Amino acid sequence: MFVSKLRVKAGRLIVAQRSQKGTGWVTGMEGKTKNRAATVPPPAGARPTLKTIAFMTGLGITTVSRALKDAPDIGAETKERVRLVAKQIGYQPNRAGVRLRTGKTNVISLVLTLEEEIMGITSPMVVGITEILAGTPYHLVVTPYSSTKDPLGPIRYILDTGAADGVIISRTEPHDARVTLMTERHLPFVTHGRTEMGIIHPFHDFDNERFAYEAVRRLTERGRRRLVLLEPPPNLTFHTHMRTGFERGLKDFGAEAVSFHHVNIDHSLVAIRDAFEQLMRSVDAPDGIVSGSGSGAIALIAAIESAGKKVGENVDMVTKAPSDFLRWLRPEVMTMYEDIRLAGRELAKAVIGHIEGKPPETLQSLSQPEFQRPMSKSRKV
Amino acid sequence: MFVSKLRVKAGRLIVAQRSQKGTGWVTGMEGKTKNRAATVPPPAGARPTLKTIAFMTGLGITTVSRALKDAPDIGAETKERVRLVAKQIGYQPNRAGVRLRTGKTNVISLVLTLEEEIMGITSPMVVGITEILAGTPYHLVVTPYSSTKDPLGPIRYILDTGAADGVIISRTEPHDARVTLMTERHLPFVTHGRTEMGIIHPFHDFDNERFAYEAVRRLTERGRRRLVLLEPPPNLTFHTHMRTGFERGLKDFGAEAVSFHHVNIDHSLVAIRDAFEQLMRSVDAPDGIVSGSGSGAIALIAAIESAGKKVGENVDMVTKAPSDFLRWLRPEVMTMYEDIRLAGRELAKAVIGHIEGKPPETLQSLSQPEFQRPMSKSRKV
DNA sequence: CATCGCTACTGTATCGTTACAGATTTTGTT
DNA sequence: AACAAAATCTGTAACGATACAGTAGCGATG
Repeated sequence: MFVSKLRVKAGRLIVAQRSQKGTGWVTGMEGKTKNRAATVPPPAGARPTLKTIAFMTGLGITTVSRALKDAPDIGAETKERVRLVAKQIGYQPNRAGVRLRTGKTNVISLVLTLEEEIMGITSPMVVGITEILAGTPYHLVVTPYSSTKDPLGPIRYILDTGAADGVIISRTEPHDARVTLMTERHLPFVTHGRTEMGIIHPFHDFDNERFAYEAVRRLTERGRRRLVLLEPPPNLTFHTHMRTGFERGLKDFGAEAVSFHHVNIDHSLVAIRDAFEQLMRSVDAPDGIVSGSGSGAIALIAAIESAGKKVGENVDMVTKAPSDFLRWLRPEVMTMYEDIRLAGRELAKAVIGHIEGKPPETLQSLSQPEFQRPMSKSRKV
Repeated sequence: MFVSKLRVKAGRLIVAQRSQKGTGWVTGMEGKTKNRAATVPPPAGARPTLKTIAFMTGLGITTVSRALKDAPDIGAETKERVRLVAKQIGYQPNRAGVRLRTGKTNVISLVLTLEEEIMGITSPMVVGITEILAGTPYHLVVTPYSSTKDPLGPIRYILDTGAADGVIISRTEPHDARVTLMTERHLPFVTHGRTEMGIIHPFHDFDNERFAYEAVRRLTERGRRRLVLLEPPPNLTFHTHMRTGFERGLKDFGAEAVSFHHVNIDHSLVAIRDAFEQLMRSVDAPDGIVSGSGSGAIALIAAIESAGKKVGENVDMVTKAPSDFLRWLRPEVMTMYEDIRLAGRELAKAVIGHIEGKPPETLQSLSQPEFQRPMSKSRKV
């Protein structure tokens, strides 16, 4: 077998080298140097360390360390031997050791608000991130904060304690203090959403402008002319994006806006429904709706129905949707799929890229809304 | 001010003690012992360590360490001084240092299948867990695995690398190899769901038996007699729980079961819909449905409607629901709320309890289904 | 043949923390 | 006064890894 052949060969090599040098440290203890770890067999059953490999190969700990890093000053033969042994005994570097010595944590921190999670957007995002991290030494640590408090809190914590090599944040604002801080302090990060500060940094974003524009197109195609937008909260960057797309759509496709700014997608479903029901009952009632969030759409539908109207008849509606609930339950609502899992993957790739020193401008991506055909009402045969 | 007063007092105390001892090591360098860290000022701007506090207080590193741990062999006065300085300079123990020395990671690992996350159950769970961990030194690391592969994989990884102090697992089986392994190896854990192996271990579970029983009660109250259950996959423990509750309900409330075992809540929505549509079109069509999952319910509704029937008229339906989508979009469906966020909190408390050595039997909890009134169709006035 | 440079390998010190085994002073006992 | 015990404080070594400054051997160079 290939493996045993190589080991025998390796064994001979050890002997040859040692006898040439004449140090004889494989046999005796005369050296009594403290760090000569290789002379002491490792305790059985314990987790293998560099010391273990050093003992098994007859090499020094340093050599083993450098061999595994593919350092240029280690012989090709030796590297192979070390790698082989390491693999055989299932060596995995001790994270605490590395972290203490080098400061490298091998941790990516996902910073979340506890509040934004109502709609369960986190789930597929976490899955997407871990999909990418699975092939790397990185672990994903979830660091939450209460958005009612200081959003800089978790960032400061990470900076102060060196808790992570990279950070993923969302709910990005046009002038985002977190981005400023992390940039200044050279902490690699990526944002879910863009900023407008003139800082070039990694991001992934959904093309909300395009979404709103295409939504307006869909609605006007159905003859709708008085359109309303359930918008993101005004402090977030994509508020502007979505509004811009919406307004550009109105202009290009010839429709008018119905004002509706009392509530946004951050409000409770009940608040949205109440506000929208009032609008639907008024003389200003729109005939087309663009919903900036899937859960918001639910409240809007309820409002429409409470007002005695019906989606697909009195009004049409397009919504962003991170899952396909709505397609199943309300196929009359048009949906544009936002692939959060993909976002997670892109974000993970981007932070890692940033950590590895790739230029930020190469770590930016925008995902396009995917218009979904309404689900067939009956089963495929 | 209180603070400066105390510091002055502390300062005087140092002098007094040192002069009595006559070692004079505060002034000179004659000691030249290597670990006498306190004689060298810490680099400005660097993260404070025990050394920093040792320098500031004039104490030894060991003393500072022990003082912060409230060890019995440190004077009350000293402890207070150390604590004060530590707080002032914002000392936080270096995790890597602690972990390397003691093996304590201060990490809780949430082990997830990538696949189960379709329905987004993870989100509120993560939030619940982090709510509890926020008040502790623990971080939450998400460790995913592909359920198509070895579910023991992540557990072995954690055992081999000592990656976490405690583990949270879900999708628990009656005879769960993960539970056996972690118990044997004394790795603290908690399961979301119960086992049937005679091992007493921490768990949190939703009372699925009760849920199904109460669901049957609701349906029979509406005169339904031919009931069907969309059940969990047969390998998971709560499959039996739910079936038991269902069958007990049938007996107690006088109804009969319609067989439907081709699909379960793990199957795709399309598969569930197709199978159920077939049933609904057959002569065996049930008039009452219990759905073991919220997303499954969506597929069932679609199937019912495809078959030309209507929930609330031809059939009634009760479903478990982790959110209130259905209440908004299909108020005619009866829902029992499963509070996943609460589950997250309970699980976190239980692992920590286990880590701290509390007896497992005190770390078990069962949450009761919460029947929800149908949502009012119109706004509150 | 001394010396240089190169290749391949190695020991020491260090990151921050804690277990352990002292060390020193104070207090108590007889 | 002598000694033991208690109360406080301390240095050393170690956890596992790596940066750095070497060293040994060997062929090439002048």
